[in-house]
Amino acid sequence: MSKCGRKKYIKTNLRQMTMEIDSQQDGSIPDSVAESESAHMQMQTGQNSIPTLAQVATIAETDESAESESVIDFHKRREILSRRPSYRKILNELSSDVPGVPKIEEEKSEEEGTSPNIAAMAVPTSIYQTSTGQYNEETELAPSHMAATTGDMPTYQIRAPTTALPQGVVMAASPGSLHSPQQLAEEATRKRELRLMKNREAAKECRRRKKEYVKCLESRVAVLEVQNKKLIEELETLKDIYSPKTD
DNA sequence: GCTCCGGCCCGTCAGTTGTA
DNA sequence: TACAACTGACGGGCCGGAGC
Repeated sequence: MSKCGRKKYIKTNLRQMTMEIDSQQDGSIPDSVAESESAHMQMQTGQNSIPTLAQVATIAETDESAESESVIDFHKRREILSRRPSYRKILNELSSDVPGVPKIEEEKSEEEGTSPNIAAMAVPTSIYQTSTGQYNEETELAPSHMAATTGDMPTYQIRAPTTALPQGVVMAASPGSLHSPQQLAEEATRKRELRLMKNREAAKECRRRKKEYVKCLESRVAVLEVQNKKLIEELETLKDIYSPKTD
């Protein structure tokens, strides 16, 4: 097995384990459904060509059923396995429930101002000028001064770049002025590059939020474990005090 | 030194969700 | 409803540690 194939195999199994744990915890998704869904999605998209034994069994079982039923089931499963809210949302909800949990800040515009204490991380800025206006492609991530209040878990503010049209400026022609196929192709390429650039940044942001979310969960676990331990000790103490003496 | 393995990060694609 | 934002999944590269 190649390295990537192995990685994929591990990731697939991890995902399945996670789904099984989730279903055991809340009981909302039966194992068979989760497995079937996972396996089916993978087979349909041609991804993850190495299904687990459970997946193989489920696929075989499912394929025997009527075609129409499987379509209906598929849609039902899609509804059950609806996407969870974004990490920003989850973490913000957590922060509102539990004091001390840092918030992932919403994007702030330049007009709202940023803290003078913020030392912006050096991020190259490139701005695309399009027919519809200016896109600020790369934002600057700055550790927020709020981090000082929340201990070791920094929050970040997303700042708009302050400079106007630095390196990497691409001037796009307005769609109305495009006539030749070459110009159309160039415009399509520009649009694609713009989309990729945005998605690249979005992926970075998403990963950063995910890390923050995981850190937040880990810290919550630590706090709750301590709390649990204290409660158990307290319970034992109370038992000692109030239990009738048998001798 | 070489190979294998596992972890981490990145860019991209595809699908979902939010919103104007 | 179109579009932007978000995110899971994938493939690939890099790096450090372990075993040989």
